[in-house]
Amino acid sequence: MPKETFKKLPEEKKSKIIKAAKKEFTRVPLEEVSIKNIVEEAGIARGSFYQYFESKEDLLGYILNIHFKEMNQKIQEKLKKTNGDIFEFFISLYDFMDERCSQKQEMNFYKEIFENIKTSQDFLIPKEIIKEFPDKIKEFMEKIDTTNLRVKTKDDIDTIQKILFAITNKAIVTRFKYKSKEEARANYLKQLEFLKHGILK
Amino acid sequence: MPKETFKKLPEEKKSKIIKAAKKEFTRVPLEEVSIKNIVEEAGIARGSFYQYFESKEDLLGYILNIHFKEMNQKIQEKLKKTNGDIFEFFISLYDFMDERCSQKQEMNFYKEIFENIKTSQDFLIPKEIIKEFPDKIKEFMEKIDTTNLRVKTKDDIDTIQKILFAITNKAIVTRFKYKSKEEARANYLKQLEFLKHGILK
DNA sequence: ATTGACAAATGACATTGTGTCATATATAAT
DNA sequence: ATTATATATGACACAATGTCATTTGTCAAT
Repeated sequence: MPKETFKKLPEEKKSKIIKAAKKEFTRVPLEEVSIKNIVEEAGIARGSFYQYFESKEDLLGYILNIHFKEMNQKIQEKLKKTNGDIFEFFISLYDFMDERCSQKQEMNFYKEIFENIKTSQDFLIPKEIIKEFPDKIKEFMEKIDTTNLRVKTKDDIDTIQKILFAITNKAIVTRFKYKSKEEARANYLKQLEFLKHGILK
Repeated sequence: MPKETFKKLPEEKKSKIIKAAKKEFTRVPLEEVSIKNIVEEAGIARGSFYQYFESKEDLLGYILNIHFKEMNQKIQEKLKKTNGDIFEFFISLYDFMDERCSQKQEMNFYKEIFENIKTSQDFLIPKEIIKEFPDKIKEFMEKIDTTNLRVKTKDDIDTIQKILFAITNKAIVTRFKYKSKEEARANYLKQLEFLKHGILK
């Protein structure tokens, strides 16, 4: 979480810093990100950075939050519309991320972020960065309609959820390796078809 | 690849370095690994490290290679025994990794390595580190028996392969988050059952 | 308008780790 | 014994980090 000092800053200065930061986050993975580069690009003093943020992770968390805070709401809407269809839910997750991340100016930023997502994370955005998300997911899952799913126990839903997250995360992360948005999406949907009806004859 | 100088070293010295390196790789993720710590722990001069290895990635690659060079062979054997059953293939991949990585002394080392595997990687071990692996996988895939799979085109097999890698990778990476080896494996197998027969009724 | 108290900005500083390289030492070859 | 070659070493220059004492700015109270 950025410090109070940063929040109080005039918009212009804030966006100058964010812009510089995005440039640097786009350049290299998080661990190689240089605070020196950011402050130089933004034209602020080294010490100022530490008045505003705890660390570069803190700064990244702030930037990602700006982009994703409305996701919860949009997805919840979608879930209502689709009467708890778990596949539609994941597709809207995919579509939301795709739309967000493939805007011209943001693309390379997210490409770099996604390139470095870890398999051990439950969802794309690290827990430490977006804290509310895991709870929201739990909520969503409780609203899932199980009537046409092959589930017997609560544990089955859990297993299905894991599968769908693994596949969806991977699909989003590899989104930019495809030639086109359409090709990537088609590939994701094809995978979902196999999940729906099984790989075996 | 380690340099010739390292290969010529007496076994004792080599293993002292490897031991020190493992300790450091166990402590923190790759990007935070300090060569300084390794050379101090191993009791060699800073300059010597660079006589032996290009970089810390080079060193890590060497260590992982020691552990995985026999994987190809074992899995190929298994594939023959199971007449190209794709599920058995992935299960043996899982079992091999599990067996390798849950040996008492190695566990924490792999726990740290797995924690930092990236979703964008095709398989657990980065291409840059184990170069031969992707080709081997391709070979294996060509031997897969498709008679009882719901595939029409070559592209279908590709999709199935992607799904199984995504699920298997995730299962291996999260292996250590489970209470027991058995629980983790049961969970993986349960996921595979859903993949076989589909999530929908 | 002046003061004073608090907030924000600054860049020099100590610290830490990096990779290199000239020199020293060991080993082998003649 | 001498020369050539390979290996080991740690001092060094460099780069980036996070801190902190000091300066500068802001604004409410008088």
